Amino acid sequence: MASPTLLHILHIDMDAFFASVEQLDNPALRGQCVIVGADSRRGVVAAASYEARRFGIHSAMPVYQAKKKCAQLIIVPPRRRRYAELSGRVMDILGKYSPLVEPVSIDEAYMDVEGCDRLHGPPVIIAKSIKSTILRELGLTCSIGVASNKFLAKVASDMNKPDGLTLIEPEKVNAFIDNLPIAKVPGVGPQACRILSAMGISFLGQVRRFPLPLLVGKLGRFGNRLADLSNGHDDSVVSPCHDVKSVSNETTFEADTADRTLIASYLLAQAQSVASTLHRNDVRARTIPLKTRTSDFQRHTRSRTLPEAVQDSTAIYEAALELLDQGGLKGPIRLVGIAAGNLQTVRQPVQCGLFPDEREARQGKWEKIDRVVDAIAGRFGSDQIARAGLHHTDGPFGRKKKK
DNA sequence: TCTGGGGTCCTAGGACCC
DNA sequence: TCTGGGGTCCTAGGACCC
Repeated sequence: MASPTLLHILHIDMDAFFASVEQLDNPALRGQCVIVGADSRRGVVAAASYEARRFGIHSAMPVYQAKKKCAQLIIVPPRRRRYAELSGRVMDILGKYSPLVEPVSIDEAYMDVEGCDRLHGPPVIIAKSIKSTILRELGLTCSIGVASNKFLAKVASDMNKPDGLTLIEPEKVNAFIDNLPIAKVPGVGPQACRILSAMGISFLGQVRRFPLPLLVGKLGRFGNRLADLSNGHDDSVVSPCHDVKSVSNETTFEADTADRTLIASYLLAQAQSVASTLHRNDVRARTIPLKTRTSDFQRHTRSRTLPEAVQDSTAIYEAALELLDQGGLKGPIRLVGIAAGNLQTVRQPVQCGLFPDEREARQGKWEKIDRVVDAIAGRFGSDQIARAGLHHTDGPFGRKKKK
């Protein structure tokens, strides 16, 4: 009947991850108001230390606003490689307790510890052990939620941050849901929140009183999901593997621009970055979306699906440039970005023409050049090598280095 | 001095095919 | 001799998450 381990799902959430890593690596930052983010005109906070949060600073806040809130604020530029390295070590630790670990982002993961009792003890003991191992081996704290499904575990992990451990026992689920503010429900953002509050809903428990057709009418398919959650139901499983579905690279300019040459130089750098990521993941892309953001902050996308999947930076760049020109620049833009979607593994057969025509030969050539560029960038740094097209502009590789 | 960058999933309309 | 109806692909945009 009932599963032997009712509370078998864990959600592990690193506390203020990027900021904590900076404080770990630089003791002078400990106890200080630290944010990680670009200290540029348009930078935003990627992570804020708990000391900084006391000043009302939070992630996604513009850096200039954060500065206004806290005079002694220390701004540290992000070191993504370092965060990825530590994230990998966290995931390795989790993997020692259960094979069912699902990383959901660089600082978050779900685990299913069903059947792991004999080796590691019951879920709460596992959670405690994970916390102490991460602290001992890495010097970082995390918060863990333990519950009967992913939704409850996720919300639980957020309840007692930082360094929290929260259980939701089955008999307490209903009370927990009754008191859970609707805005705390994963998937409920500002838009859904507006709709729900117009219906008089402030807590998840109130959703139970609404007929399903009404919810679906207001929220679409998400109405079904929300009704399930309001009853504490979530049957989604912890799945360790998932394929990457898209890859992208985008840049916000320091100042809005309508300079096609400048924009094109960014596109070339972005195409190289996207191509390099595709290669690392052993995938090719058939669809290339170009994203722009106009001065009024409106986002626009135009995309093109190619007759065959590509991986080389030149093909990506040319597709992006065509999309840029096809729409025409109607005014200055603040952001440009390239994505690559509709991905296929390189092992999937590529649609080949009857004859290896010029284009295919050319594509092969550019892929080889991309590999060489990647290798040199990997060894000597990405500022050591770039396409000639990037140099005669004020583009990303053309900027003068600070002394 | 408004609002990053990297993703996921959903929706809706049009084209096209059988 | 007005308007079928699914299924799939493509495109654009929106909401949301960390």
